[in-house]
Amino acid sequence: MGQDRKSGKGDTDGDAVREPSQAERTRQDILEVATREFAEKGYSGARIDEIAALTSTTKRAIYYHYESKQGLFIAVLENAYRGIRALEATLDLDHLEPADSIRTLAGFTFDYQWAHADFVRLVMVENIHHGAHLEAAVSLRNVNVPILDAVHRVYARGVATGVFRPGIEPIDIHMTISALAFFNVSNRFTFSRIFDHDLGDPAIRAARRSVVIDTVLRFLQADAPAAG
Amino acid sequence: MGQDRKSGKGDTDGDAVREPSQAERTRQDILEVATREFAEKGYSGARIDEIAALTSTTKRAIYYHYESKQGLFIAVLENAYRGIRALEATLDLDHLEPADSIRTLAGFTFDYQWAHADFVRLVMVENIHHGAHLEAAVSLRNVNVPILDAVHRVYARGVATGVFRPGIEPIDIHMTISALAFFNVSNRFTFSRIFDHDLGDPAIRAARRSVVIDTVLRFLQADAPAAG
DNA sequence: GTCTATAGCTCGATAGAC
DNA sequence: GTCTATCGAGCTATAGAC
Repeated sequence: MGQDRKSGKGDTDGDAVREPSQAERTRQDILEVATREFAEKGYSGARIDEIAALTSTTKRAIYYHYESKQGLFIAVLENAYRGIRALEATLDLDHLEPADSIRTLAGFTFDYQWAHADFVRLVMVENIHHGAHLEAAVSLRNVNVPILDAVHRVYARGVATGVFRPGIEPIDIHMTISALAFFNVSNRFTFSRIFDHDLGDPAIRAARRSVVIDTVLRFLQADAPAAG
Repeated sequence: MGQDRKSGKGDTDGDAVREPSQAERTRQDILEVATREFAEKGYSGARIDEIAALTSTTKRAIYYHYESKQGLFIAVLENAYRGIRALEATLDLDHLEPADSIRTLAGFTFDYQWAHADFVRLVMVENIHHGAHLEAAVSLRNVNVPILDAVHRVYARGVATGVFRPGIEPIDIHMTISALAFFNVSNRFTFSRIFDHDLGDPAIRAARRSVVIDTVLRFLQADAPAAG
């Protein structure tokens, strides 16, 4: 039952974007289900059996394709990082007014992380485990560095035109944006419950979004010359 | 072996600060070990056997005193929140210049969260589990609300004297401080590894500390009147 | 100390494409 | 016949519970 493959070939086709092979579709299916499972339950709480049950394949296939629970988690993590960095790369921050670029980047980061809570939660899970799995994902440095370059270019333009104050490290800009966007998702449940302030509420989130953008801009803005 | 209790009584003594009973010491011992275990391995990764082995008691005693793994985790969480709020309460923010109060609070939060990574990690673990355990810890609202009041008073003083701009919600001030302090601990491993920028390095941490304080202050500061 | 359930993982075998 | 992708069943260790 269920022999829905198209052609038996399609293995080492070096040219155009071909239809994914059955194996590729299986791997993708596993990856998506595993992303949800790990993000929901954490690394130790995630169950390979549960992942298998929600897939169109079996547990045996998961071990065949990803070797181990660790191997699967690493693949999930890599995939998640690639997701945000790929979208960031489409932002075209170089052709906007510097302050608008920062507004765009901070707003995008805030929205993306909210919409992709799985990404945020996977990063939390990985940090709980001291970043041990990321060690095996060497390629990720190249995936993540471009965002620093982009921030650097925007910041340099802003300093040149006098709208940004000098002396700030690009990594501090990126970290501030990330921290403010991350917290809304990472601490959503504890914060909402403790302060009776639902971070999931659209109105509250919209207000927070402007505060975050505002905070980042004020951090960068050149001080107005004193009157008098 | 090991019958080091002082007296067989000491159970319901309602007056002064007495020496803790043997039972209290056992509970405290378990709590400390469990805090480390849950913070290190996450909720599902934590092993009651492991906690028992590092305690001076047995697994049986843990279930006697805390009923279940969940019960133990809730006790650990409550204890951790109480820790930071109790220290915050000693800051005496009402008698400093408003900007200095904010500097003190932001600096304290940054330092405390770094020094008590266990607290940060427990909060992460609880959020991974959608804040489910916090529901059982009703008393925590009263523990956490005072910090909002304190921020409100400082902010109001600052607006009155003209150093802070009006229109900001105290919860946004607290959230911004928390987010910026939290991130350094919560994302320490992924961030350090991905950007080759060790957040554990004392020099890097000190620099980040000033950036965080600076960011919070600039968020609050009244705009300088334009020259001209 | 002992029970029961279940975790991660492995083995043997299979069906179809070359 | 070999290589790839897959499956059902079962192994060993250890979890939480009492």
